[in-house]
Amino acid sequence: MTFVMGHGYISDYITPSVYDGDSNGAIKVPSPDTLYTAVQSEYGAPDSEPPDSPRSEITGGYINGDTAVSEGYSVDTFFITDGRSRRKVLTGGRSIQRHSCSECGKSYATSSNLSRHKQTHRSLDSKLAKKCPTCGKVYVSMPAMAMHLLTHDLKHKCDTCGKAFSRPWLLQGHLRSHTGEKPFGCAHCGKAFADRSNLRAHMQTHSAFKHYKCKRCSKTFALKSYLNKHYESACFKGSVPPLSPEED
DNA sequence: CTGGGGACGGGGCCC
DNA sequence: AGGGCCCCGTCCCCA
Repeated sequence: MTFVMGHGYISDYITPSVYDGDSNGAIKVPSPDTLYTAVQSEYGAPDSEPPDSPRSEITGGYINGDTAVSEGYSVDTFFITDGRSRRKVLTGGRSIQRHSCSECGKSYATSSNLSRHKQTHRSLDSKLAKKCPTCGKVYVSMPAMAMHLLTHDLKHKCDTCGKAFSRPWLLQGHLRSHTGEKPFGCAHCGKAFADRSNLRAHMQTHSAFKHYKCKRCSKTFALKSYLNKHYESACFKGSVPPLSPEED
């Protein structure tokens, strides 16, 4: 397999084709390692490439505000059948001059990408800031602005129900609700999903460990959304969900 | 109330 | 610069 485990995204553990059982020992972490510990260890490996995007990283410990626990399901519990996870197919060690942002340290493959990223550090009152004519939202980064403008242009329309979307892949996902296609399968239980995010959430339900902990009552939840629901109902009914609740 | 799934949007990165 | 892909997150509904 030419698939290369990359930077700790969950997708790094999703194989690009039908799950083939045990054929790739390389993606198995030594038991009883888990998805999240694998993430952590990759980041921690001295010669591993740093994450190349600012996506959040689950770093170990409870997600109790900012940190997460490490324990869950092993990396071989995903399989994907649509062959869409191309991203991490790297050709023999892309080596690798990274371009790092002097302000935040994030690194990028090209200077052009770094230059785009640097726009995000402009202040909101920068002369270069632009306002969306439709909704008034202000952007300091032109790529982000361009992207945002697309969200007002719903040109991808479903032939079946007429619903329109701003992105082609949003339409693609929507179409699956008509066709019943479910290309994202859980290798743990076999359940299939039309949406990758939903598979990801599902995978968390297989986790033996609950990663999210209520700051007030210490009850734990497998998904952040469950914890949020808990904040909105049980534990903090009638009060504002805490930014920094009392621990005792 | 919690657990789980379906549908979807925004934004970031790479090519 | 634009398109494609992906991730994170949210909302809603139901059991």
